[in-house]
Amino acid sequence: MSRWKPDAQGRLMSAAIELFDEQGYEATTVAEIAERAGLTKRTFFRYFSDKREVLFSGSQELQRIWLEGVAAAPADATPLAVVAAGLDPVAEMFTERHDFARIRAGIVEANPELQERELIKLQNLAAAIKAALVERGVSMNAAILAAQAGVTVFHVAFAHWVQQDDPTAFRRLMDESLDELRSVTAA
Amino acid sequence: MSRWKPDAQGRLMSAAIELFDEQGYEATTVAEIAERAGLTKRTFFRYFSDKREVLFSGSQELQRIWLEGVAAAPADATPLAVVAAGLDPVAEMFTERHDFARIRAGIVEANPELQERELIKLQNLAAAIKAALVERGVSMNAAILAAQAGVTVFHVAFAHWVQQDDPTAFRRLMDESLDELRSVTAA
DNA sequence: TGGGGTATGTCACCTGGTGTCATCACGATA
DNA sequence: TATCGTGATGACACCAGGTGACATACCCCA
Repeated sequence: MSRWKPDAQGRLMSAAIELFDEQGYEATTVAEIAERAGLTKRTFFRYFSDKREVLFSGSQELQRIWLEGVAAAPADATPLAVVAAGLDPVAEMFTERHDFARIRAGIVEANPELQERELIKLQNLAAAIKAALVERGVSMNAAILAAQAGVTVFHVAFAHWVQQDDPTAFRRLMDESLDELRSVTAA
Repeated sequence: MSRWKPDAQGRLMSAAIELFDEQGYEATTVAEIAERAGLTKRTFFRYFSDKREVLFSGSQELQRIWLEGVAAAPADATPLAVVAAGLDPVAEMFTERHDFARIRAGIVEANPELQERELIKLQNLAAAIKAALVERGVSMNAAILAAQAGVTVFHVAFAHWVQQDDPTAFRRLMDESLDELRSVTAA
């Protein structure tokens, strides 16, 4: 028997999402979350830089998976096709987590603070994709806009996906969003 | 002589930007800002919902001006052309404020909290433009993506504009950004 | 002249977030 | 077995952002 119960970070994340769902994000204090996880407020802030961050551990994995897809794209693909190559593995990653995503999306939607954090995570994701494109030889401006376009497509499709019932629809929704973007920007 | 010095809000904004520029955003307390403006902390929060908001009063005017441009677009314009119709007056509005924009951009760039706020302001702007497009009869999905594309173009061009010296370059930079987006999304 | 409205000040309070030090189990080493 | 170092946690004090409640002082208008 080890000295502490295992997976302190996971316990904090579970306790947080439960409490946010039960009584709202603002009405939940960090001390409450820590208490439910059997820890203290100070320990919460050793795992998460701030209260919001406890809902955003997934963004790192999203970025990793998307970048893997980008790296696997054929060398002669257009910049946007390279970005879109990340959408397949991303859709796969999310399909198994539809229920969780819906609960979480409800919490985020009700709190502007959390939306801000979500947006900057997406911005960071776009910056990482942009860097990968530049690494592949794409020009800076094309890389910025292709990466941003891809993230926008993802974001729009994600918003639709959590609002409906079919967990497997994500890939199709992203394609529809991508087509709509192409059609809208066609001269 | 009235009881209070006039333009409390303007004094708070000036004091804030001076202090942020002199000693950094985080190192500046709300009490300091209020003191320099000859007011109290409590009064600061009567004018601004939080510390960051003192740097974002311009976003409302940006939105107003952009929407005026959108409203003036010809009835038969494509959705993206409607959105782009806002760029002319927007460029004009910013041209006179290049110096201020650069100082402010430096402060924002150094502080993730402020970048988050900037992103959600842009998101709100996109939502307002989307609503105007829907009002004109554009479909929901096209409206979302056209509005988001336009705001992205603005954002990218703005980042370039504050990094260089010619205040009049904004319109051209937005056109270049828009062309780049068109070229990147062309099937 | 008095009363209501409005902008501000005062004060107490909560919560997010941090610095600092103490504690305690575990493994390595002798 | 004794000791030492290390890493995760607890305890505690503190600061700053943010809010609620009430007081105050001027202005305008009846």
